[in-house]
Amino acid sequence: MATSKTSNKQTLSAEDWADAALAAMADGGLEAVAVEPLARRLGVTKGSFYWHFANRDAVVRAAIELWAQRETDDIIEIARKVTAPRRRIQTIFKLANGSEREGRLYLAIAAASRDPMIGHVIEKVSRRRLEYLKACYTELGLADRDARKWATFAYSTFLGTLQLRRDDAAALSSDGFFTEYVRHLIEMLIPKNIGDQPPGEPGDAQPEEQAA
Amino acid sequence: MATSKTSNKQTLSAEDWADAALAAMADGGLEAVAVEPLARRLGVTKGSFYWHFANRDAVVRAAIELWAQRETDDIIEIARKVTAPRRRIQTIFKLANGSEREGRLYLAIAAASRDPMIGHVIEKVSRRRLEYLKACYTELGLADRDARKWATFAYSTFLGTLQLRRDDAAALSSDGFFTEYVRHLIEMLIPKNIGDQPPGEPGDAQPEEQAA
DNA sequence: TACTATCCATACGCTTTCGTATGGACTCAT
DNA sequence: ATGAGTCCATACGAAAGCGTATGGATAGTA
Repeated sequence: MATSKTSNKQTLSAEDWADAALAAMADGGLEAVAVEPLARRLGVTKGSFYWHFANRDAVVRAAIELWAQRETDDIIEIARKVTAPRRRIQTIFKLANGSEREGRLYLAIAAASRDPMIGHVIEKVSRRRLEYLKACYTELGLADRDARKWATFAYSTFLGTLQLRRDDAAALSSDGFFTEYVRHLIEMLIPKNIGDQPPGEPGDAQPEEQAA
Repeated sequence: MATSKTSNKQTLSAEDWADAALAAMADGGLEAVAVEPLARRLGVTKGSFYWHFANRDAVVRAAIELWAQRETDDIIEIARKVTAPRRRIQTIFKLANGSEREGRLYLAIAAASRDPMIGHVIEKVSRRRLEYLKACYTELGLADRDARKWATFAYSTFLGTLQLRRDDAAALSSDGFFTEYVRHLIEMLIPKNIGDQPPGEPGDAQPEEQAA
């Protein structure tokens, strides 16, 4: 959260436009990133846009690169503080399932991965996440290939939960099913009888769960 | 596969247009369904289109309803022949991970679920799949709420694998990892020590795995 | 004050797409 | 073979988006 959204400074920056583009993508997909609608949303006209960017592609590129950078910094940086690998994986899952907007944003960007530019960024983000997860499982005591399997398994389930949440919200939201479901995920996606202390899990920084 | 793709009859049907729309969506997303490009692809002009449909929305609606119907009939109908629940779930997973085109098509349609029309169909399909899966797990001997958890778990993983396959193909395709991964999924997504005969699993119609 | 750089407004042409209107070609039954 | 029905071609207007050109406004600086 670097910049304020309803900025009251009288001149816009390129990042303001990129932020607006991300917002448009989050609820409207890539096609919703059009310069005149964006300008209306920001209370200016096209003249401003073409001052900051050469063309529409440029702001799309800036937006997803901004997204990729924030995405990388935020999630992984928080989890890195948790030293115990088992609890770190749990933390990742709770964080990953936290933000509704981030999920929609990922799906919107990934849906546009036909564009080679976007496809490349999505692939980079996926690789990075998978590698990080794999490292967590390795630290848990798994062999290389097993760690890859578990990481892929966990990440696929995460992506699918994201998607299911959008495609059929009722499937997850009813009564207290979602939290019960997440508990089930955490239990199933971490191999038992391996690595560090299974029950109890003494002392570790336990970050608060952020709001949905 | 009801109709031939390069149909050599000299007059088009509405379903021909719907098929072409699905093909366009599979590699281009919903936005790629535009009547003039579709007409060019079919070797005719707009005049034909507006004979069969009132407007663009109509062909989109027809296409996704055609998709939903085929999707429902095909996958579930094949699995229904397998009587043993454990093996049936295995069969579903192998079939579901089979077709590349179907996966891209689902992702393309789901990405457009902001459109209430499409959102409704996607939700219906998701519900149907989840209910079917849940019934399989119930038949395996799970209690109602557990069956729901396992079904949701399995379906999310399926969806996520679909998406990961598109977002980072290398993550799954290298050497023999994918088949190994699918085996791992099948093992992890079916609870052990419950219901029917765990190892061996005698007699049942075992459909051939279809090509990727 | 005058000059300059920064940021935005306005007006224009171009392209794509939607949708309509209208007419032509082809088939088939009477 | 003639009229009706079916299917498609062509031409048109309207809207939305992209990108350019050019000028106006504001702030800082000499």
